[in-house]
Amino acid sequence: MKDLDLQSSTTPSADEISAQLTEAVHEHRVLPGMKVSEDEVSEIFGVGRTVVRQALQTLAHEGLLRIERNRGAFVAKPSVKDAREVFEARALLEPRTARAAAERTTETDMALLEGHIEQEHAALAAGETGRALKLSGLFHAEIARIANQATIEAFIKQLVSRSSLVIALYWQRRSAICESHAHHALLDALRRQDGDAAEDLMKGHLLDLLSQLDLRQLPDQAPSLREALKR
Amino acid sequence: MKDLDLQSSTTPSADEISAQLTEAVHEHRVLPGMKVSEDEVSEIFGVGRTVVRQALQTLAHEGLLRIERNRGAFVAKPSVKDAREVFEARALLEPRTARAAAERTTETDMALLEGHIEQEHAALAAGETGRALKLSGLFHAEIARIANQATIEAFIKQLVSRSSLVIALYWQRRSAICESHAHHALLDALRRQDGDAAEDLMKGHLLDLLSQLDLRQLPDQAPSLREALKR
DNA sequence: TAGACACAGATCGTATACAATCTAAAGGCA
DNA sequence: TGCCTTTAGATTGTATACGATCTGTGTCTA
Repeated sequence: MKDLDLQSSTTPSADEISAQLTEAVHEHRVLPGMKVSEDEVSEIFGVGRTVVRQALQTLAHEGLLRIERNRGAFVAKPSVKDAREVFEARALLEPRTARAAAERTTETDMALLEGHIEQEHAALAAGETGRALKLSGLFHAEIARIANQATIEAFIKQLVSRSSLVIALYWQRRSAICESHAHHALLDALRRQDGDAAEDLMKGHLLDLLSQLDLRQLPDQAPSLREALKR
Repeated sequence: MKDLDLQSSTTPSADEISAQLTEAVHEHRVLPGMKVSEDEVSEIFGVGRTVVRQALQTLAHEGLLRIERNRGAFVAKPSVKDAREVFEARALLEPRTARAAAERTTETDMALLEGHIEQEHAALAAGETGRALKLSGLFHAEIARIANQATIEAFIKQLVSRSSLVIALYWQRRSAICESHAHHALLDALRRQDGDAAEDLMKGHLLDLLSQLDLRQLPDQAPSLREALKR
């Protein structure tokens, strides 16, 4: 829980705190199983514990944190089952949403997505895999926004967040270059307003991501010795 | 915000409070636009405002409440767009989940669902439309549970909750007898482990529900005179 | 030395006090 | 009378104090 972003000069709100914590998780600067102490966060951001608690509750509702009574908040560690469920939910939501997006894309949207992909590529080239991962997630959420489906967008954002945790736990490193290509192909389909292609590409992309996870291992691979030997 | 369920003798937790409020919304005893004052809830349940705030935050995250800064919490009033989005999301999630459920149903599950339908029928016969509506929602969530998809189940529960609000706002009363039949047909499909039928039936059922809403009207139909004339 | 018990420190849970903000009514002015 | 300003009341936002619970350490005894 060290080295988070510097906050703005004014005292941050609960939403700003939860946003920064979310970003830290997305960038894998904060990893599954880590303890997120109320006092620590309150000291870092210079606010009372009341506000911190609000932020932590929000993150718990989104499935990023797990709050254990009288013990504190910990970054969630999705089980293998959780991991599968996340990608099954994404498989139901995202392909059809990508189709809808293709049929509604505007010039402005395209420019925005292009910017995203460019940044993602740059981050990957610079070795900032964390930042690349976060941008990759934003790309998926952005498609739901383009489809004009705020409700589904909120769900996808949650699923993307949990996917970050899943990737942190189950990613097998041997395959590296994957994202950029798939996102580029999707962008092309959107540009052509080709709904069929967009739906298929998204479906394939998600299957690809899933196939690059190693979901055979037990979920109790512990980030610390203490965690490993507990109970 | 009167006449909620009597709470248990011990002081209730935040989860219990949010559960009771949720039930009240599901049964249309608490309607969209209503104010949910912290002091009022804290007095009703005999707990401090801290706990009440936790409960209200939970409900806000689920989309049942809308918290306006320095003004308080109000039961959400989904716009026409929100209403459409809710049913589009359900259309993506539920049919495929019903298929999965059909392929996994056990004896125990069937008995549980039969009990649900029976109670729903009884409530409808007794004129307790609120209770019937709540049970109807539970039926949908139960199917996700049978499909062994906890993540999707959580999403469906949220969507069912919002559907209750949508129904309270946009339901046109002329069509009355609908639920029981569709749920019965679904139950049959599950019993036969007929995934195709279950998926189709669920899809049709959701379209049916949507078609029975009147989504032409403006969303600003006010529940109180004061609301109507404000700003 | 090993086990059990007890105690101290730290962390979280809840209530409450006080400040900030909004709402609405009362008063003044044109 | 009608409109703007002021002021009192109510409600929410935040911090903090206090109590409950858990974790880990130290001590006592067999």
